[in-house]
Amino acid sequence: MTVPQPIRILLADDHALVRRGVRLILDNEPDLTVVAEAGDGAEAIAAAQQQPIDLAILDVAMPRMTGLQAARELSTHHPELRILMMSMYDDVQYLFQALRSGASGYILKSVADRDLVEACRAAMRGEPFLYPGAVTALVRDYLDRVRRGENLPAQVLTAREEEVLKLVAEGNSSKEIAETLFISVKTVERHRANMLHKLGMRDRLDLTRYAIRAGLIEP
Amino acid sequence: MTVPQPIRILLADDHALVRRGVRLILDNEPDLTVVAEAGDGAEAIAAAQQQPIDLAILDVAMPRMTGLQAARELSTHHPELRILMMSMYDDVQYLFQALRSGASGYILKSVADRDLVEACRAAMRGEPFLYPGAVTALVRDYLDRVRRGENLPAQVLTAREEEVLKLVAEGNSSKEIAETLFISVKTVERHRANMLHKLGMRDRLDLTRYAIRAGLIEP
DNA sequence: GTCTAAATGGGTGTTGGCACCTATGGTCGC
DNA sequence: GCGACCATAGGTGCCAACACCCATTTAGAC
Repeated sequence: MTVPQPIRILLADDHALVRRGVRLILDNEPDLTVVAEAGDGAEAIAAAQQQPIDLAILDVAMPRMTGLQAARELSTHHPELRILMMSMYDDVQYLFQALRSGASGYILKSVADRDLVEACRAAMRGEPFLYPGAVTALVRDYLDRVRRGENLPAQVLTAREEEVLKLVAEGNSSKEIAETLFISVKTVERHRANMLHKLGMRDRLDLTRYAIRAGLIEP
Repeated sequence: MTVPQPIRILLADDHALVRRGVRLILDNEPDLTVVAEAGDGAEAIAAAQQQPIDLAILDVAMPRMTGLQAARELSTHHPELRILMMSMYDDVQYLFQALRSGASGYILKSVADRDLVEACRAAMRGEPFLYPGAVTALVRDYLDRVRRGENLPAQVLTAREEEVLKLVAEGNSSKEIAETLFISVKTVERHRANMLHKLGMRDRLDLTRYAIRAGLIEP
C-alpha cells in the first residue's frame, strides 16, 4: 500500500482556541497535516502565497476579511486549491453562497470530528461534502452547471451594496450612512431596498442578521 | 510530590467540533479531565446532577438555554461548583453579566490553549482569570463586593423583558409580539423602551446584536 | 401597612424605514 | 451602437418605531 503525501492544510478561524482544537483533530490523521494557520481572510491569502497548500479550511465569519471573500480570492488565484467552508449556520442560502465563492465543501461546526476528517478527504477527491448529506445531489448538480459555464451571479450583492450593508448592520441611520459615503439619503435607501428585494427580506433587522452570519460585521 | 485528583470538568458548547477540540486540549493536561459534555444549557444542568463536577466551562451563546442562564441555575444549586464562561466577545458589559450570573472566570475564544488551561486552574483556586488580564483588579473588587453581600442587580433584564427581547430580536413587530404574548402593543413598546434605556441603546438593531451576543437567539 | 419594583395599558407626537414611482449618467459585453 | 446593469438621485405617502407623558394592579421587601 502506497503512502501518498499528506494533504497540506491551511486552517483559518478567528478563534485561536477553535484553531488549536481543530488542528489537534486533523493532525491526528496520518494523511492530513496543518501547515499554516490564519486568524482572518487576509492572513489566509498571505499564507497561501508563502507555501504550497492543498486544502484551505475557512471559517465563514471572520473579522476584516470574511471567509467568503477569501474564498473568492483564493479560488481565482489558486484554482487548484480546494476550499472547505466551515460555518455555524445550517442554511441552504449560505451553502450556495459558499459554493458560488468557490468552495467545494460546506461543513457545520456542529458536526462530529470524524465528519470533518471525511469532509477534508472528500474535498480533495473533488466530491462535495455537505451536512446534511441529503442535499448532496442538489449541490452536485449545481457544481456541474458551474463547470459547464452556465452563468450564475458571481455574488449576491454588489460591492457598493455590501458597503452599505455593513453600515446598516452596524446601526447607522440612512442619514449617517449618506454622510459617511458622501451620497444622498435617497441612494442609501435605494441600495437598502435593492438588498431587501434581492435577499427576500423584510427590514434592517433581517439585513443585520444576514451581515452577522456572513461575517461582514461582529455582533 | 502528591498527585491530587484531576479536576473534573463539564464542557458545554453547542458546536461538537469546538467541544472535541477543547476536550483534546484539556485532556492533554494531567490535572484536568473532561467527564461530561453538553450541547446546551439544559444538558449542562442535567449532566451536573448525574455526576460530581468540579468545574463547568460554559459557552455563553447556546441554543435553547444560554450559558448565562445555565450559570445562574448551576451556581444556585451547586454553590461549590466553579464556573468558567467562554465567550466570543471582548466586552466589559458581558464580562460583568457573566460574573453576576455566578461565573468565577471569563475567557475569550480567541485566547491561546495555554491560557484556557491556566484559566481552569485559576478558577479552581478561586482566582478570577480574565482576558485581558488588565481588568483583574476591577473584577476582584467586584467579586469581593458580591461576597460582602452588597446588593447588586441579580440580572440586567427581567424575565418578561428577556422574553420580549427574544421576539424583538427575531424580527417580530410590536403588534406581532403583542399577539404572541396576549398583551397590548403599548406594553410591548413599554418593555422595549425600558430595555433600550437600561442598556443605553438606540433601537431594535442594538437589541438584536445584544441578544445574539448573549446567546438568546441565533443570528 | 407602607414602599418599591414589575407588569400592565393608554395618549400624543416626531421621525425614520420602507414601498412605489420616476429619471440620468457610466460601463461593460455583444 | 444598444441593451443590461449599476450607482446615482428625487417625490410621495404610510406606518412602525421610539420619546415623553400618564395611571393601575400585583407582589415582595421592610
